[in-house]
Amino acid sequence: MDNSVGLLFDTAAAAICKRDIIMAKDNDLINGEDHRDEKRVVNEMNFFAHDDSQHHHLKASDDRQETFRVDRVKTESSSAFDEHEERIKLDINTGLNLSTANTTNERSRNVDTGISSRNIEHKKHDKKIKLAVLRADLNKMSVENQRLRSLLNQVNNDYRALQLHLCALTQREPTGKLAGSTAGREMINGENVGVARQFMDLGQAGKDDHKVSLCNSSEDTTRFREFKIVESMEARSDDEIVALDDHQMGKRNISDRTEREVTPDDGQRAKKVARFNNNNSSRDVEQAASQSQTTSLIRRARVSVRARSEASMISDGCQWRKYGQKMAKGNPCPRAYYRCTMASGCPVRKQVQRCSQDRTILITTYEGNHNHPLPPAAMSMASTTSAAASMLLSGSMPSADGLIMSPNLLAKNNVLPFSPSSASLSASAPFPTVTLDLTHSPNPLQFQRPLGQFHFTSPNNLPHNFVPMSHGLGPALIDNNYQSNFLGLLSSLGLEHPYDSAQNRIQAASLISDNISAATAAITSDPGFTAALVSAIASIIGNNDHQNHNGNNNSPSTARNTSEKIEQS
DNA sequence: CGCTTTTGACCTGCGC
DNA sequence: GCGCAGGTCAAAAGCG
Repeated sequence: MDNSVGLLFDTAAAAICKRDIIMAKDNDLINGEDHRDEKRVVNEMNFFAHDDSQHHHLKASDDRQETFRVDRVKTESSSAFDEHEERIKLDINTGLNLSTANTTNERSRNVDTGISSRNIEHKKHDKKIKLAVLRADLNKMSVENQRLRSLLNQVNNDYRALQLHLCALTQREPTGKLAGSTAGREMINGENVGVARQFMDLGQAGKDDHKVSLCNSSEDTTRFREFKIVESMEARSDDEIVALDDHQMGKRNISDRTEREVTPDDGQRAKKVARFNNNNSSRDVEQAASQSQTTSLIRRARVSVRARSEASMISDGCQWRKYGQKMAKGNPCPRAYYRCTMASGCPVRKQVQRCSQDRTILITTYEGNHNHPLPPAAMSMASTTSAAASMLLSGSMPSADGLIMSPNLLAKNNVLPFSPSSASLSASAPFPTVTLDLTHSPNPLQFQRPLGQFHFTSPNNLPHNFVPMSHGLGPALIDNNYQSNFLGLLSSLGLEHPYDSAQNRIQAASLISDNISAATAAITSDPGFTAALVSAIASIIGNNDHQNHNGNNNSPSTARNTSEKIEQS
């Protein structure tokens, strides 16, 4: 029992926190002795003692007394240490601005008010710093996010281009030839490439003629022309093909021109002819012919912008040189032809003509892709026209019946605040044309209102009249960067089909496949192109009234002269 | 002098 | 094959 009591006391003494309990017991057992420690220990011992052996008891009591003293010292020092630690902790907590309400209260007990207020100030300052750091981090993240997003867009575009290219290559295989004829609308990874196949097949069929002519007679001028085409194509990369100067473009474009095109520097050319005779398969020739057709078609896809303007031209940021003017049938106003002069050999051209019904409306038709860097002012318009041309030619617009005919799609993808509007068909249009009508906006600069109309114009009245652009347009030849965006733009703006008859509408609508819708919906959500479009339209309209002053297209006198002529006519 | 515009001629595609 | 319309060329003229 004694031992057990001793052990109990050892345990109690070792437990520093029990000191108060023991002290309470001391008070109960005190017998007037001065040595409280001793008394306490003895009394405690008495309190617990049920044994008669006093000596042993006392001895044990001495041991415990000593032990307890040590323990008490330990307890006191420990308590002091705790207190000290707590203060340190308080200070540290304050410094890190991590103190809780409890610690604040505790500190208010232990620390004077001066220190407290200083800490609060310190805390506030730290908060501000932390906030600034977080903001900086957030900004950094945003920038990084944007960068990644643009990277992703680029990768997507590249992927799309490669996909189409692969499709084109596959199509040239004999098996693909057969397959493509039946598989009008197929999906590759969710994208509609059926149309591309479709028109590639048609191109293929047309190209057989080239093959025949090339293989039959070595002295045939037609064949020579074809080799000329091949030569031109061979000498240039795909990108450069777009950049061919107009003269060359024209020559290749018009394949039936004969003697005038066959320039007499034929030494190298003869070699090339021979080389092609010896080495090249019909596939190579076919490919070259296809590319030449493609190149010519690039220029044939057009984007038409209708805008109200008193000036002779809308300012689009590019430099243009007038190279011709013609009276067009059915329009008393002459049509002016301009070519881009910002870089030598830029294939971009535009036609400017006033509307015969409303002469305040200026119709500007763009054709081709720039082969040079553009100033910011010209970027938007160029992007738009380039995208439209690319889309038309690449088959992303699944023949005229695809996007145009999809009212549901339009409604669904009405992302931009433009309202769908009526569409019209121009049967006289010789080339696939997209028309952006900016003449119906009450206040064109307020884009929250219905702004424009988009019209698609096919060469003739039927969807299959997009066949001319189906001669194997290689994706490498086109600028795909804006292609998808423009696709989304068109649907966002609200396209309607240009066909007049309800029967055609129904027929066309039936040809819209779900994959197109899906692809378009995905594309429509691209905010980058939305911004580009807004910028483009703003640049068009915003400069309309000022172009004679700040436009770099023509001299004021020229503009004046042209306007006068137009007015006279 | 160099650049741009004008303008008649030429070429091509298409329809008849 | 012919005529028409659209598009382009290139020499001449204009302009700064």
